[in-house]
Amino acid sequence: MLIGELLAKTGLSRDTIRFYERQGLIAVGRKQRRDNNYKEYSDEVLERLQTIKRLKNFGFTLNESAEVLEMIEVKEATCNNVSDIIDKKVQLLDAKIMDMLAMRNQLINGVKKCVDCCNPASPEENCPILVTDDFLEA
Amino acid sequence: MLIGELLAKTGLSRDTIRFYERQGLIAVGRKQRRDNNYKEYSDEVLERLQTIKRLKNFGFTLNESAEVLEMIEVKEATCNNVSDIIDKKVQLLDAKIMDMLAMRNQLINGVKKCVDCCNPASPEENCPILVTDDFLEA
DNA sequence: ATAAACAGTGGAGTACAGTCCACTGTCAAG
DNA sequence: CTTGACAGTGGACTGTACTCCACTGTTTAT
Repeated sequence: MLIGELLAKTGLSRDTIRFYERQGLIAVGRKQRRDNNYKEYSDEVLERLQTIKRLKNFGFTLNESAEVLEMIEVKEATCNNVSDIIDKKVQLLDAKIMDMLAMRNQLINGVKKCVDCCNPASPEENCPILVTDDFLEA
Repeated sequence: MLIGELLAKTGLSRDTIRFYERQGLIAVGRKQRRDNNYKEYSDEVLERLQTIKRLKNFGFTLNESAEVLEMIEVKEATCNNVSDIIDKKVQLLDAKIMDMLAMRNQLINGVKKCVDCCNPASPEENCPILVTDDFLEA
């Protein structure tokens, strides 16, 4: 199929597909060109793109997706291997979520401190949150 | 103070400070140069850098930090204003956290599906998670 | 015959926050 | 008097994932 069909089937943009091509995520050999130099994309390419989309949904980067595609190619994308990868991904995600929750707490603490000390005090001064690190330990 | 002292006091790198300078987050006027062209950093600059560090801890981008610094300069960094900004930040953060939790669920679902269907089946095949979107709705 | 729609290419730009490099100039100590 | 630490500058590069631009070539429809 030509790139237009690929766009329709994947929902990706022309530029995105071209970008993936430059990145080596998909490839069209010189022989797969039509006479007019148009690229003939195989079903395999379509599948690769759909796999990339799935992995993106999972939060995989393109580099990570490339690794999985490689695994598929060498028939190593077994359930065990894929599960392992996903488990690691979940752990990373958990760490990030923890980070964000911690940040959230800091913000909430900061706001509390800010309001506590300011409500009765002079409202024309800079908020104390900007000039102290106190709340970081609290 | 010279840049070396600033590094020591802020814990930032020379390049980072220079970067902030280029970004306009801090500035040294031509008059604040010493005779040998060395820059004389004021206490105000030091405070600005420390504020940036605090805001970074809160997850603010440099652009957002620039806005807060601007507020400080025009004496608008009151507790009310700062609280508002932080509240918005918390909401954004919450949205991101939700996204990540949703992603996490997808991953967990995927793995479950993967293991469910594979454990007894042929382990040499590509994991079904890579070829179906079923788990996205499940 | 000509215009629109499609295909190809190379290259630059975006956001974010630095980091690194290469080179020059200044100052203090041995 | 030279070496090392420190200061200044401009500019390129990193990673992530595109997106946009400009230009050319081909196919299809009117």
